[in-house]
Amino acid sequence: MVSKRLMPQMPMSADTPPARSDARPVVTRFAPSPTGYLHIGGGRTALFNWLYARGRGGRFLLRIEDTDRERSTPEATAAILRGLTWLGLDWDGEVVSQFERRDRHAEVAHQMLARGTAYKCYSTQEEIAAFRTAEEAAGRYPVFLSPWRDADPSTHPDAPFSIRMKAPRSGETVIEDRVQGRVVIRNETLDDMIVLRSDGTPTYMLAVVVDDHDMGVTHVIRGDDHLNNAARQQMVYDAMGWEIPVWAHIPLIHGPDGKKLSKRHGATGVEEYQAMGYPAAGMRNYLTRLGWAKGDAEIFTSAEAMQMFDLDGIGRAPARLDFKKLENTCGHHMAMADDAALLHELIAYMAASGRTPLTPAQSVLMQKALPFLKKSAKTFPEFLEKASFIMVSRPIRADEQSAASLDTVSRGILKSLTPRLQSASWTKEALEPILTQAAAENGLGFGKLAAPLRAAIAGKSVTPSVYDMMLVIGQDETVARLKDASD
RNA sequence: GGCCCGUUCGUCUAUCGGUUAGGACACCAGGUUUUCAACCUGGGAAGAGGGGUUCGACUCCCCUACGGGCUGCCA
Repeated sequence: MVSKRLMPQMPMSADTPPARSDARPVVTRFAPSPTGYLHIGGGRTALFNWLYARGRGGRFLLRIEDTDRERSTPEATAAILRGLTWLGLDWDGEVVSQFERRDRHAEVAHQMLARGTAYKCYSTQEEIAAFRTAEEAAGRYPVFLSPWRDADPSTHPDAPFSIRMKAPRSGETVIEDRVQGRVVIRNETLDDMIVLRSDGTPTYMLAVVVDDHDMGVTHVIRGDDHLNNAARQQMVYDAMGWEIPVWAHIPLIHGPDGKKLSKRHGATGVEEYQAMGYPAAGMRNYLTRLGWAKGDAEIFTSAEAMQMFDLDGIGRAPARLDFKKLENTCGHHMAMADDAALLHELIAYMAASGRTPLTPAQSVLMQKALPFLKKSAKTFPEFLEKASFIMVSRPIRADEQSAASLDTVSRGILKSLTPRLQSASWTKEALEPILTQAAAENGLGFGKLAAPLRAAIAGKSVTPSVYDMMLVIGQDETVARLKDASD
């Protein structure tokens, strides 16, 4: 697994990402709304923003879009933060709450009013709803044109009003998108969107623009469900005379059947993947390659990804999730992982999945076993399965399949083996001749001897190499386990 | 309904007018082997359909089909 790296190794550590010198420092952001867990698609969007900023010495900001008070919850915010943290996507500065910036949003809405790029609209929600219903019934496309757009202020009633943006009625708005290319939207298909609700709270369309501007966001990398919104948001930038950021609208992730990823496809939340035991580094690699490519690069570290990542490599079509490839990618990362870091992540996984923590003694054995265990596991459950010879304690109960290999003949061989192991020096070089000889004496291939050894040492028929296990658990424990099995 | 976006092996993709259409995962066959995995070798596998443009189209244009998104005083 280790040898399969397709990218040339780049001499850098994850802590010192490459810094490219661009004219202005790059600022990206991830701006989820806290209405649930962190969706895997959101995780990928965050990852792209993170890679882009970090690869250019820029800043990656996090803003929670919690202006919808009905649906936003602190639990959801916490879940999103946990998800990002697990994925290893660290953000710069404080988490910004959009809701807390509502006064600033209202201020901008009133500035637009003063500039004449917005107006007070006294149409009630009932009137608008009635209009829509009527239009749809008549088979028309309901673009609500407020009668208050050009009304004389002296005719304004003393009633609640919303503030609507005075959008251009003709011409077209052009979005220069780094992923989608040049997208042209005819202005007549867009209505005068509300920027400030009649209760004085800002709408999303206004809030994003104001926040992105105030936070100095230079590159907006987000899902392409916002592509159409970009046109309206661009109007706000224009209305305020602000510089339009670089747009990059990335396609959404689909399920294996090509439909939008939803619950029925299985895991949609980042934390579910954590619970399934995928290592974060592998997850990052897989997600980076999902809908993005740089030549034939497949397996790479995050530092390498930062170096390579660019907006041009993002595909225009939605990509489907492929668990087999995810696993394979994770397997490479397990094998590549630093032992200490991997042990740390393993312990975190065990805690998160409610397993009994390692005892100090097990922890010591685990550290000895890590170098070979990590080479053959793709996920933490698989890793733990292979490490079960460490977790068991004597007397070891052989499972049904391995017990079958402990027949009378085999037990006899094990019995004859113990004195020899007892006096052996405990290295693979010394052990190898002893075991092969024991097999030969009984007219067996080593394979036939390995099975009862596995049963005795691990109680299973599928285990790591018998030598590896013996070296990890040590001489006394090995002998004791063999005795247990042969008595 | 309208508008916008998309469509290369089963999947992720490379190609940026001229390639035997390349790689990876998955799959199949063989090898190695101490079980699983890993590893090695080989194999099958693709330009949605139809029109153009061009000496030449996967690449450019149009139409159709299919998929997706938006069309809220949600984000």
